[in-house]
Amino acid sequence: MLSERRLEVLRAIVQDYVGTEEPVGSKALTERHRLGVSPATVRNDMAALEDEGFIAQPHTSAGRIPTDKGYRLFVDKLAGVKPLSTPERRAIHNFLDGAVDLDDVVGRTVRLLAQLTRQVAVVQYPSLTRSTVRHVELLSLAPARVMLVLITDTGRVEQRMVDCPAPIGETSLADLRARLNSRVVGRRFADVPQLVQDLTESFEQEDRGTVSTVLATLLETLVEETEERLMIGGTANLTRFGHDFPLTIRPVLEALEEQVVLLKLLGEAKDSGMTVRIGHENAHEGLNSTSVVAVGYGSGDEAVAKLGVVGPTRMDYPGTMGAVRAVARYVGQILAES
Amino acid sequence: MLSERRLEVLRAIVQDYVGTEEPVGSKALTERHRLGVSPATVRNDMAALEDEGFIAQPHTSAGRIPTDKGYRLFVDKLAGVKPLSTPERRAIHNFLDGAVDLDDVVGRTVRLLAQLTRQVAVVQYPSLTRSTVRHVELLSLAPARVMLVLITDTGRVEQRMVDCPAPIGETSLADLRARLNSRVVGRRFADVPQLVQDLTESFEQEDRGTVSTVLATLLETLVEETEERLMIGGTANLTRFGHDFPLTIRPVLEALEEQVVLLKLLGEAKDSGMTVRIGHENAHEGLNSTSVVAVGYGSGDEAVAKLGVVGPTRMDYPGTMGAVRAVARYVGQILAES
DNA sequence: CCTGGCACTCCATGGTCACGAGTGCCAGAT
DNA sequence: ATCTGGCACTCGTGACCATGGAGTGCCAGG
Repeated sequence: MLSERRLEVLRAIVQDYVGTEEPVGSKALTERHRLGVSPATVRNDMAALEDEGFIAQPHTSAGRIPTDKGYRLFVDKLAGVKPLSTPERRAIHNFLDGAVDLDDVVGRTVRLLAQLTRQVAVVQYPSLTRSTVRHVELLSLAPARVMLVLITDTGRVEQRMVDCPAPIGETSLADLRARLNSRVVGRRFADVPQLVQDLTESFEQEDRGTVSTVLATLLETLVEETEERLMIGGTANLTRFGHDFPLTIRPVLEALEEQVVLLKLLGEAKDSGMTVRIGHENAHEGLNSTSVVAVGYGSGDEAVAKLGVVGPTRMDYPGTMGAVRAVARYVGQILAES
Repeated sequence: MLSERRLEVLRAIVQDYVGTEEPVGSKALTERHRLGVSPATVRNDMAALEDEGFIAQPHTSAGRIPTDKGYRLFVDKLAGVKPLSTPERRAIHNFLDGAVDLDDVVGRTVRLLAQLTRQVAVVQYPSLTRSTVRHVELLSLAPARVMLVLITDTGRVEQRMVDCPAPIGETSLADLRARLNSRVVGRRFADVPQLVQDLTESFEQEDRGTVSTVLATLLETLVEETEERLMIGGTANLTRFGHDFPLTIRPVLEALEEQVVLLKLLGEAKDSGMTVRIGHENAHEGLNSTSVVAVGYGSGDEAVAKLGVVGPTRMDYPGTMGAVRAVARYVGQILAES
């Protein structure tokens, strides 16, 4: 096992490297941190840390930089979550309080998180399957054309046009609307399929075609929109990665454009608590030199979606984790209120 | 005025530079283009073009590159709009035909355009003010809580929660819904304010507070959402800008993150026909080394929104313009059908 | 008005060299 | 057993310089 001081050396290396972006040597370390030992001793410790794979040197005779494994140890054992400062906390409140609808909440959250962490922010829209139904509305727009509107408890609204096989009267439509709502309101979207499966049969023969078409569209919407939507922002922060990174930024931007990749990324995060994935721990190749800090958020106890940031492995983990957690909590509150 | 051949030389310079990204010299020009004259002659022409400000040399004794003014002349006089190839055309249809709702249409359009032009694509959502009202729906979610849903002829849906000062009965709500719809359906959103202004008075005293709150929210929504939404994609293509551009890419990414900037950018484009803004013609500083190709699209004759691409001034103008125009036309068709 | 030739400019490339930061190791001190 | 100071060594960085080649402007002649 590593001695106390060696851990301290690792912590110092991570902190310095995160600050300076340059490999850190033994002498510089002893100067900036009160380790109480000489550079030579630190060198021995560094050699040990390197043997264990926590740090590496880019070239012989250069300083050391932390490896993914080193960051992992740092995050797990050495670093706490830095609480936000009061001004930052206030900024979150001010910024999020003005939101008018769900799109706006998500949009503001993304910008806020990007600004706070100075990294790329990713926010997932509240999932349909984990939300509950607040209301289902059916609007007759034309004789044989119905618009289906789904409203969730998190404020999300989905709508879909339905072309009916036959015209349907206002009365029947109102009937369908009422029955549908009485069955599903307050229930989770995931349960809707079972709840409506035998609904068609209770209608007159002439309306059954239309009813079943509407229901089919409803179920289809549930499936399609399970493939979640998300919003990203702060990509300009990628340019801070370092002056040498035109090559590194490319695959990251590409990965960020693929919603599928991002959704998988967030999906891999634990439902509760914070998840940090460092460098090669990310399955996607383009993100091998980035870390992802993600956390679930929700209007109640349960997470309805996730949000997080993507940044260089060399990031300020305590600060980033603090910001992500604080934002997630407050967004949860906002959703609960609306 | 410039002689015919000098224009030809300019065209050749633009084409070569767009292809190679390197300053083009007189010798290379005569080799790649059948100009029928010697390098020396071309040099004279180039000197003339430089005097007029159409081309410039990065350093003495290097080849020439077109200036913004040069590109302008090229676009206005020398270049046509390159029609798309049949496979490209088919790709557009295949890609856009599967869209299920407006979000999906816009999302697909952005990706398509980015892929086709290999540049950054920007697509504005159909504007509320220029669309017409298809339906206004009021849903009573709780005794004193109403959800307002606006549906446009372009498939756009906006919803907003309204907290009412007093509970309102289903009958009154149905009444309001009916009167509201009879006044505004088929009308342009821009005209809605006048159309509803005296509506409150026709209600019973007890409901007036609620009615006027609902109407106020409706008008507020119109105002807020006039500030249009848009979607961008293909930012990864920015990395193709050239290997030296980590400095140039930064302000562009920043500009792209500011919706306001982009909206202004698209707003400056003409309503009909294609608009090309080259380099410094763009007001925003971060976009001084980019060109914007934008065009309006709509479900009918009239543009309801705009879309375009942002790329380096050194772009393939004919091809880009062709792609932008083709995509805009087809999106218009899709919207008209839905 | 075009062309070939010529002298000139200047960027890009690549090699050499000195510098300095950093290392590993060892012998001696604690 | 552990820390420390010293020392030789490695290598990347930046400065400096020479070379080559692409491109230019200009001029005299067709």
